[in-house]
Amino acid sequence: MKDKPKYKQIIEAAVEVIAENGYHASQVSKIAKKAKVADGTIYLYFKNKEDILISVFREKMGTFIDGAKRAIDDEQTANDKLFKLIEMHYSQLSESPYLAIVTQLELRQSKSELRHEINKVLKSYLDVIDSVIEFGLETGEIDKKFNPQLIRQMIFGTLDESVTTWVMKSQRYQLVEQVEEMHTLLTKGFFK
Amino acid sequence: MKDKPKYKQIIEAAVEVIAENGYHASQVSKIAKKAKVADGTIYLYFKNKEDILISVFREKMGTFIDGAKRAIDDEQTANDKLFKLIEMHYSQLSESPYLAIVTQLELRQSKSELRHEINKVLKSYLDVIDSVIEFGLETGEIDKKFNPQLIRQMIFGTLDESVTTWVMKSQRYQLVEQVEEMHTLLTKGFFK
Amino acid sequence: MKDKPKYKQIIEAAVEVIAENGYHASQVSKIAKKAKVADGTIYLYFKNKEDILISVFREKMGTFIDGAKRAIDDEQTANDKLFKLIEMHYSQLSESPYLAIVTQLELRQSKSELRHEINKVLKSYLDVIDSVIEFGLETGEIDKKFNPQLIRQMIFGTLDESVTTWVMKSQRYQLVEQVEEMHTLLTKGFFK
Amino acid sequence: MKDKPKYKQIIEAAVEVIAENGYHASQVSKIAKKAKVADGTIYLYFKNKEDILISVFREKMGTFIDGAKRAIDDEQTANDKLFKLIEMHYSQLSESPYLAIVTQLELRQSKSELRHEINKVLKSYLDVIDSVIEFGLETGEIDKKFNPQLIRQMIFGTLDESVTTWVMKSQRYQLVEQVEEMHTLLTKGFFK
DNA sequence: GATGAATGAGAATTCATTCAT
DNA sequence: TATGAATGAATTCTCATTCAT
Repeated sequence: MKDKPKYKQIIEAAVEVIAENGYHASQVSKIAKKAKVADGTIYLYFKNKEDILISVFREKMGTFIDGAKRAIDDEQTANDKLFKLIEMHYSQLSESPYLAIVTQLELRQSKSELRHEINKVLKSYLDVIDSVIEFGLETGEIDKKFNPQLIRQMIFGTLDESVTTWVMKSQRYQLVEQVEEMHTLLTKGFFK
Repeated sequence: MKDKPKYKQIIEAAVEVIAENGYHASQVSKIAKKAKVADGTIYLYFKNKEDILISVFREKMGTFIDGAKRAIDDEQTANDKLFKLIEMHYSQLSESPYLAIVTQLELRQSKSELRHEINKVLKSYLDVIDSVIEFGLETGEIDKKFNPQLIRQMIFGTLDESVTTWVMKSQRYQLVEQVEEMHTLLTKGFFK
Repeated sequence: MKDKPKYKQIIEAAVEVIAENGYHASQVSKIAKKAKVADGTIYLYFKNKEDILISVFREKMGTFIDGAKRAIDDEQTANDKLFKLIEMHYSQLSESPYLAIVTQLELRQSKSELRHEINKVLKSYLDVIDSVIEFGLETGEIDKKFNPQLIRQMIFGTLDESVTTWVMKSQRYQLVEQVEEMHTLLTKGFFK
Repeated sequence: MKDKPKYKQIIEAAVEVIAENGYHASQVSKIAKKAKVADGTIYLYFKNKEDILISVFREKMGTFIDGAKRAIDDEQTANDKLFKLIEMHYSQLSESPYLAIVTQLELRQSKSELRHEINKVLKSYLDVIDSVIEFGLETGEIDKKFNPQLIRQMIFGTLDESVTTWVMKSQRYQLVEQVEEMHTLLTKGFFK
């Protein structure tokens, strides 16, 4: 009952409601009902509906990014850091099926203002990827001839697309089993 | 039906209206106005609003996919085919800035049902990518140890993310200049 | 069926709904129902709810003011003009009991923005009163020592208050029977 | 109850909040905040929001009416009594700019039920005016041919309208300077 | 007496779609 | 075919009031 329980209740309810009903069918009243609070209570903790959604993303991505950061800090090479990053990306989303649906499918349907806020949060994650690339450039593991931005686009694009595929296939296979192969594909390419 | 001039007028109007106003501010009446037809006329050519948007995607992606297919058919190696694929992906979207905005940003805001239909169309493009991978496996250019699905996710994810980045940066740089480097990154990876 | 019948239908319905239910209980849907149109139709003719109310006032006061103007134009002396003004003020409101309720009681409950618009319309009526005073000053009927603004406040305040009293007493007596006495009171005062 | 300090705090806070924010933006929570009490505390002293507003009017008008009564009691003629009445009406409102705004503009926006209660309070003031007229009829200063109700409507309507004009012109001129001229206008009329 | 977190009813407006002409 | 006026369902947010502490 401590530490603003209602705030967390509402956040968790929002994730579930969006995952179950889809972004466009997620009325405030539905979220309130699932959180077991009155509609008006929502507005004691959030400015408006958009604020709920941004907060969901911020809270959840915050944890996600922190997890990724901590994991790669433990590793000594860019190669290992990248491996860990892929592993964390897959494992964290695997463990929160609702969150995966929300981030990969539903929240992308939001209108521009909200998307803008979401992109800000996403930026922090891209920064983490950039830091791994930067590290690899320093250690010499990655060739300096490459544009780091393109490398990052490849890494994030690949991870994002593979998770989306997994979500759209109803999360029916084990994402984490792909870690090693994806790591090899990204670092070595697929041509002999 | 699809040969009628009004049908094409409406499709073209829809692309422009969505690119200029964003998905959520693209009312049927706006599309009708830009197409210079009455609101009701729209419904003589399309079942409903969703049908317009799917048709936009189908028509435009059809041309896009045909272009890609024709281009890779001319090449003899998987390596060259992939190079051409990347080049066509970038060049075709570069030449249709409106279309790029619509496919990369706006249409992704549509609700799940529409997204489902869009994914069907997208499937044809993924099939083209798959055919290149298939070809590479047959010629031995690509190692059989890799899961082709993962390779495809990497290729598509990378292309898609790089175009989205370019659109979000207001298309301020030349996408096609990245073709060669992206091709190297995908085929050889970025590790020494 | 000619000359924007829906517009007038809605205006008339609005007057009745406000008079019967009071300003605060006059929902758009109630007005639409009484006008026998769909809720959405209202918005083809009016920008928003406030616009309906302003239009009601403008339309009705327009007629009211025109009536007053035409009546005083026929008279040759300030004395007669004032008499006619009082007569028209009373008779026009007597003939439209709903309108009287709306202008004397309900519309005064509106919020500042709307009140502002209403005051603009009211200003035209005050101008008519001012023109009578002006005329009287020119003919010498009214002593130049008086501040015309104060005279106008006395005339309008008296008429307004007497109509409000009549409305609040449920319009149970004949307002027009007071014309002559009110005219005497205003012009000669009530002291011997 | 009415002697409790919190009661008076809330009344004073209400006047200020309404004058500063307008009737429609005067939430109970705002009044509570300005009165430095909790929202719930309000309901220990007042039945509901309407009760606050009526009490504001009752308390303030009580003082106002008492002032007027005392002033006219000192005078010996109806003429002097009326003069004093006008003077007190103007001076008391001049000295309480907030109160003037609240009574002339904001409280008139309240819904009919509240207006009804306000009118009851106002009735006491009209009684005071009536007593002056009565006195004048007895002394013979006022002609018995006039309907006293109409005289009262003229006096109150004129005073009320002139104060409203002054408030709407942002209280930029001296109301009390008009006392003498208004008195002349009311008693003698403005026709030669 | 005092608090303030929680409640939940209530209403304006948009826009895809229809159908009489 | 083509029109466009009319339809009406659907949802966020505010704020007076309560009541457990």
